[in-house]
Amino acid sequence: MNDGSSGQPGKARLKDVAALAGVSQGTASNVFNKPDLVAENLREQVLQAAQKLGYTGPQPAARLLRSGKAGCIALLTDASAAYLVSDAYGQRLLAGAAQACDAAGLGLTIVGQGAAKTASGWSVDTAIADGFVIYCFEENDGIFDRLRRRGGAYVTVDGGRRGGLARIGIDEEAAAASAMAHLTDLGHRRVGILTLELTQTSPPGPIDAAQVAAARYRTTGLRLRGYAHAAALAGVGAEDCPAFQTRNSAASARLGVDWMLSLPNPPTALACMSDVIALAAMARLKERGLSVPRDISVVGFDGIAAGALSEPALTTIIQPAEEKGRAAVNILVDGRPTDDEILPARLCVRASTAPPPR
Amino acid sequence: MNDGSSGQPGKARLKDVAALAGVSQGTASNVFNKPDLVAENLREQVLQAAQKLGYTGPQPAARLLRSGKAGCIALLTDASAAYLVSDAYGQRLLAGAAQACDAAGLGLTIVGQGAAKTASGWSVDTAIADGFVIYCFEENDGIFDRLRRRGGAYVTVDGGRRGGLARIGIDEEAAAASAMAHLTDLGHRRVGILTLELTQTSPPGPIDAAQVAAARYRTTGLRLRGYAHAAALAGVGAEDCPAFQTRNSAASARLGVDWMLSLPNPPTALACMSDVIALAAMARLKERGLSVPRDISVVGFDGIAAGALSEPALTTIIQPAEEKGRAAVNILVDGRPTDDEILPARLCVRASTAPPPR
DNA sequence: TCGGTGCATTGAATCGATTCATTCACGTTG
DNA sequence: CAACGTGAATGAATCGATTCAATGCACCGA
Repeated sequence: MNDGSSGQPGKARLKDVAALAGVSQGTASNVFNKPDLVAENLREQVLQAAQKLGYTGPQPAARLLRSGKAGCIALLTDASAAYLVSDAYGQRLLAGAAQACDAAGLGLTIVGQGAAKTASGWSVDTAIADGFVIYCFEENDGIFDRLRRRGGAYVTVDGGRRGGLARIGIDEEAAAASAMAHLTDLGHRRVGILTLELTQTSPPGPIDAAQVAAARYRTTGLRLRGYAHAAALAGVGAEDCPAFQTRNSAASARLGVDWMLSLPNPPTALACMSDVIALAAMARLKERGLSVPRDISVVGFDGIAAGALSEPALTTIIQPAEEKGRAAVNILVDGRPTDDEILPARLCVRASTAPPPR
Repeated sequence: MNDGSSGQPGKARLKDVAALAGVSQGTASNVFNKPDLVAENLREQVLQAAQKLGYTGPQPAARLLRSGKAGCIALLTDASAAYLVSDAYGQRLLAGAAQACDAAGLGLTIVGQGAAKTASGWSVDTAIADGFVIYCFEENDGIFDRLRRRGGAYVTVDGGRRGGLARIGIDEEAAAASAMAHLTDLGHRRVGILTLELTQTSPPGPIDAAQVAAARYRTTGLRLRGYAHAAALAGVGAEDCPAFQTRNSAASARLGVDWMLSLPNPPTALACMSDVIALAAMARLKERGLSVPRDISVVGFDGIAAGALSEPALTTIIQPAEEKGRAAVNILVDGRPTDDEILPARLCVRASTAPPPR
């Protein structure tokens, strides 16, 4: 029905273009994909035919089926996409990934795990992408098997290595240890720990050693070990490091602060597993009439921009979040498996830490 | 080669599953897509066969070709993806869109226009998505035609309506006018304007009336008109509203402030077209030894979170950025064209504005 | 008992391009 | 002059599912 110049737009197929140009479909395809394989005059002819028919180029879906190139990288998280976009650390990660995608001419698809729950849900199995960046999945999440079976290339950020092209991260344990060591060096002997989630579903609240041992989020477990190790080295026992699990939200951080302060012998310092937690904790501390760092010290983790601007400025572990995103995408673009990339993180001492009150 | 339980993973196709289960391919397809159309026992049989073969579900690419459902929404911007992710307003927009996508079980693909420049670049023509959210394109960008030809559903955010399902925005002109009116109500007679880009490529610097008239970014032009209109209403002429074009970056905002202060008769207030600009301007003003709002008032635009936390807290126009993102995605998901959605924006008076020094 | 009704299942056509083994034409070289 | 090599163009097979008209079957009421 669409032969010749029937004029209805949006309906022309490569076949029609080829016919109008008087060449084979294969040649027409080459014009759009490998132009240098086609003689100039023919190429021109095909392009003109395309123009006349209003053909804008190969349809992505069909091209994808045959060639397998989707033209985008997917970032999978077990949180929701909205969380990733709203969280300061997630934003940095995303910014780095976006930058690398821009450079490579690729799109960046964000997929929240929450999506998978919908009936027609989008997930690892249905996502269309040339490669996957997996961010923050529980250690033994089935996603890795599914990804492998599906045949997708993937890279893990801040997670364990389970197959895949590479694992990008920092030395979590050492980084956490340096935060704790900074505190004990200042003389603190009781350090409250405001930790991130141990598993995907655990609720906010105080946690004990058994729960710590059963942590399923890799980074959380490692950092906890780092804290404990450095504390022990300074002669500070686990009983002097009460821990409270937050959800990386201001609300749960406030809960944590209140709990710490309600202890018979409250800590003189707080080690927080994210800057978001640390900032919220400082705000709560101020509300409760405490002065940071005079009455109580606070150290964060991540190095988000807001931490440098807060009052007092936050002492924290600065980690190269943008670089992680960039590295992950670049490895995927390259396609070759590499060694794990352990990026540098460092303690940045600002104004929120000081010796304990005597 | 893959008949029976040959065991090699990742290679099973629906056809194989159907064969092993002893049903037609059509039925097997239904098991995965419309399970209630298939009798329980058959369904079970197919599922088991799939399991045995390590079949994880229909391959997205093939499904897409036939059904046309990609399972994701694309957010197109003429800036880079990295910019969108890093900009405070962009983040809010993204957060809203992500939330709606989460709820609908869809992925969210961010596509920066920069990508199109690469040879194998991803762009409107090659993007795979069920719908497109177009954010911030110059008025007569060719993208709309291409999108229409390609047959994609799209919605415009903060842009003009050029086809598409809907246009989401605020009354830019009225919003800007209310910011300016607030300033003139306080008694300001000279108001510097720190504007966003007028076109995609224009450099930072002072601008004149001719350039303003030639603005190609719709929101910029409209807001400029709003400012001018409100100023005129208060008897403040264009000659008393020097304008400087920034790039929505701290660096260019500082340039703008310096230029304003170098004027023979510097303004007593600054109307900034984004909170990012306003915050950077306030910082620069402080560096130059000026006190806000005592020496000079500053009003922003957008209502990002940092504006409420700054010192002094920023007077600004709060616009429902998250809501815009959500609405855009929801309309796309719905698929029905609707009227334009003009969302409410309102002036929020905080501490950065005061009467001019006498 | 028989025609009719409704629902589950089948099977082939189809989506729109890419790919690759072949064919073809046209100099070049021995 | 024939054989050969080279590079461009062809055309059919293929990617892997979805869709839908046609079919078969069982059950119901008359």
